[in-house]
Amino acid sequence: MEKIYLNEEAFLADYDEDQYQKLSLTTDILVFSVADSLNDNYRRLPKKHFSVLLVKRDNYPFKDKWCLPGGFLRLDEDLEAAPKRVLAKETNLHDIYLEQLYTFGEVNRDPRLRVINTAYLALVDKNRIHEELLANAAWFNITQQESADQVLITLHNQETVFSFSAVKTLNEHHLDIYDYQVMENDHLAFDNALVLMVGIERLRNKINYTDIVFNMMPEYFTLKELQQVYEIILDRKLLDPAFRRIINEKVLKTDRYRRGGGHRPSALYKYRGLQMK
Amino acid sequence: MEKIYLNEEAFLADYDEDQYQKLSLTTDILVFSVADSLNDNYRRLPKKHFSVLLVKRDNYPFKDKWCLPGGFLRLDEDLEAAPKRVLAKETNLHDIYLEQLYTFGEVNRDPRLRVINTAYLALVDKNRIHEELLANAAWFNITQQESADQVLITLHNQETVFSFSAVKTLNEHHLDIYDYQVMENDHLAFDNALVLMVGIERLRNKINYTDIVFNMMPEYFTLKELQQVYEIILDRKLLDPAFRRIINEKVLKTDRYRRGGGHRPSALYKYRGLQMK
DNA sequence: CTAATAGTGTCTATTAGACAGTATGTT
DNA sequence: AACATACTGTCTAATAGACACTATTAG
Repeated sequence: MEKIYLNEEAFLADYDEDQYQKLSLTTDILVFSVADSLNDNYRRLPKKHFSVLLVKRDNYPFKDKWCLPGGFLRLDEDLEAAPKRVLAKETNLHDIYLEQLYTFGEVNRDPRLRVINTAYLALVDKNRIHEELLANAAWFNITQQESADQVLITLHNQETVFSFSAVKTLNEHHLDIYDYQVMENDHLAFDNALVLMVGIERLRNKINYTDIVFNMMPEYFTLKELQQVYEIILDRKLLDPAFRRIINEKVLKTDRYRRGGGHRPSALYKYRGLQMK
Repeated sequence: MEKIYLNEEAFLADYDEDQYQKLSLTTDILVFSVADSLNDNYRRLPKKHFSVLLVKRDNYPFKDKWCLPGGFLRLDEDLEAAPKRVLAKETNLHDIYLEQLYTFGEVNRDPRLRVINTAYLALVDKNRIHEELLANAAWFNITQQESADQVLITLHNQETVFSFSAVKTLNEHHLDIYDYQVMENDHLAFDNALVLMVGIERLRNKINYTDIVFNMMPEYFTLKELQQVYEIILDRKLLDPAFRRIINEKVLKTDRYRRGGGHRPSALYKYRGLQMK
């Protein structure tokens, strides 16, 4: 039976906050960026890679597996402050683009305790991270192979390669339009493989109707570089004239050029900034 | 200093789950539907309204204000089970379309205790709710007025009318493309006004690239009814031929007709179901 | 017959896709 | 000169917007 109070102050004074069961909330951050691969032929443009930041776990559970950077939410900080704090610690940067991705809360997603995880998506220009990464963190390039309803994701860098697969099903009752059933995953901790798939999906969608890509770009960039970033995220080739037509309203041409590649120099552009439509 | 364990079992056996600070998680549900208004002229089509289900609070905090239906997450249920349980209690239906909207976690959003709120968006055909609503629940029609960067939302039904306004700003760092600053709000509890704006925004976006509208439609409907639902959600008129061209691939014409309106009968259609593209 | 909605044909405007061509650097 | 990328012009295809027209009912 609920008590009746005279006013809000009386209610709050008498309130016992332990009457409801409590749990912990963690945050995972998908830090996406773009990497250039080294090139043998001085004339060729370096190939772009889509990459994500992972951390190697040094204790149980999932000891020695890779996982997304993250941590527990403190009671005195806003929800979004937690991923910001982790990002600042991990990259030394305070102004990284961050958006909430999804909150995962299966009963058994953590073997230790009941924990809810709010995943965030962060986009950064990797060149801004001057400091060395923490010892246990590393960038992994992402390659995706799709066949019918099966997706194969491979994560690789100089030292390590691993992959996992997932079945993509139409499901209007869950995450956006698709549901993912992660099949083989021996290397990513917790439900991080699922988080990664949902994040890639979100980025792929939003790249088409927002300006978020520019958070992965340096201040000055060529249109071809920008196009390559769209191409690795969307995982398909775009036609130059069409791309330039569409992107034109979002960028500003500068008087600078990038030269030295054994071919015609390319103009450098800047992001024009958000426009209210 | 972190202890080192021999294996995962040893770690879990020794694990003290109270070492991290704990909090409560609640869930709010934005139940959207569509209402017909009664008509004086037998020939005219009934006007459609976009509506949301609200509950009147009968105790502190925010006593006598309206709020979204919701409740606390139990430790033994998956995150999504909480809104499902509340919806089942509130509407007596178990198969309502439900998707996660956003997780709100400002430190002071609840005056009682630190609480994180995961908001869900639910869409339902109001005609399916045969039982009377619980005594403290009511449907409110939503009307929106936009002027420049200001949005005025009015909620009204036979007994009650109230409204609140919000300033819409471009902000690439938060909820989708826009940020809302709720200005005057004397009737909705907690941050429910913000949740409502974010939910309307989400629905408006997703209606264009998903089939979620059909969750608000009865099994059989005319194309004009469907068009009206699009129109009240998007808050603008659509042209008949264009709408029919586009929607055609999503619906199936049946051999039934709706007649009796003093004009040409209209064919009834069914939803064709999700198509993998 | 009238007022109202149902439904279609077709022209036009806009946007996207494709291809071929010209431009201009470094070695 | 050769190779590679930079950049543009223009045709075509597909899609969206607009309008006018025909069809059909209850009263």
